[in-house]
Order: sequence, then C-alpha cells, then structure tokens
Amino acid sequence: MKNSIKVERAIHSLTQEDLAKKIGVSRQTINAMEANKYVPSTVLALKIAKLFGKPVEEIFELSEED
Amino acid sequence: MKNSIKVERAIHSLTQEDLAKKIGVSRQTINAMEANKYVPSTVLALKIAKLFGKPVEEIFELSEED
DNA sequence: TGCAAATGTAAAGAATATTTTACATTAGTC
DNA sequence: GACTAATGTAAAATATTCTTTACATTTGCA
Repeated sequence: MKNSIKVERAIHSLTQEDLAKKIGVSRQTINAMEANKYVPSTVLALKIAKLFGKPVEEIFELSEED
Repeated sequence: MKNSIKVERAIHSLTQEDLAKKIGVSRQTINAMEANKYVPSTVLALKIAKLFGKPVEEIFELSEED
C-alpha cells in the first residue's frame, strides 16, 4: 500500500511531529508510515484523511501486492 | 470505530466466508470486524470498500472514542 | 423434527502495529 | 562553522491484528 502523507503534510505545512500530535500517535509512527514501513490501522487512515479533507482512497492506495 | 460490513454483505448477498475469501482473510476476521472486536488494517478497509463499490468513509466511521 | 449452512465465540499462537528511548543525519539560519 | 528544527533510523518492549482450530448456536428449509 502506498500513501501521500508526506505530500499532504507539505501542503498543510505540518511537521511529522505536528501531524503526530494532531492524530494522537508518536512521531516515529508518522515517519514509518511515510516510509511505508507498515500498514496503519483504519482509524489512523480515517483521522488523517479527515484532517487533510480528502477521502481515504485519495491518500491511501492499494498496491499490486496487497 | 463502527462499520456497516454486515449491511453491505446483505446487500451483496455474501456470507462471511464469501467475503473472507474475496479479500483474503479468515472468516473469523470478518466476524470479529462485524462485531467490532478490533480495528482492521487500512489495506482491509480499502479492499472491502472497493469490493462494495463505496468510499471507505461510507463503510467505516470514526466514533467519539477514536 | 432433522439437516445443513451460516454465524457466534473462544483460546493459543504468529505476525504486525505502535511506543519509547536514543542517536545520527539533514537542511536552514545566524 | 555553530545552532536548531526536522527528519531518518534502530532496537526493545508492548499492544493489537489476524490465523487456526474447534465447538456452540442460530436459521432456514426439506
């Protein structure tokens, strides 16, 4: 799965730590998500999409291997 | 977090096992998701939403406590 | 009623997500 | 070059998801 969190973060001028605090996770979790180190929970996806004002599908996208 | 998987399953006339096979998880995983026993991964949410032809937000909804 | 399919549930274990702490690296600014 | 904020990364610990196996309950139908 891919995601465009880094881009959205840039659009909204948020640091990883800013975003982490806003959605209630650690900064490393944001960093790891951006680096595709793991697949976040649906709650996180919904929170991030809501914060950025876009549908989940626009930020998180299934890959071939999913 | 709440979800309407059971309703969507009824609309599409799928058993828990049908759905489980289609998205590649065990039947118990579907059952537990419907019973809100845990929060599924974003990959599962995307697959389920795609299968039912609806946006993730329409099937999975944040609750107060999230 | 009796049968089969579907669903609910539970427990143990494997896999994965997330946190915490800690340090290295990068990029911008003075 | 020195300082600071932001980012990358890593390892250990904890929490959670998901699987497997197994059995009980429900539901619809012959």
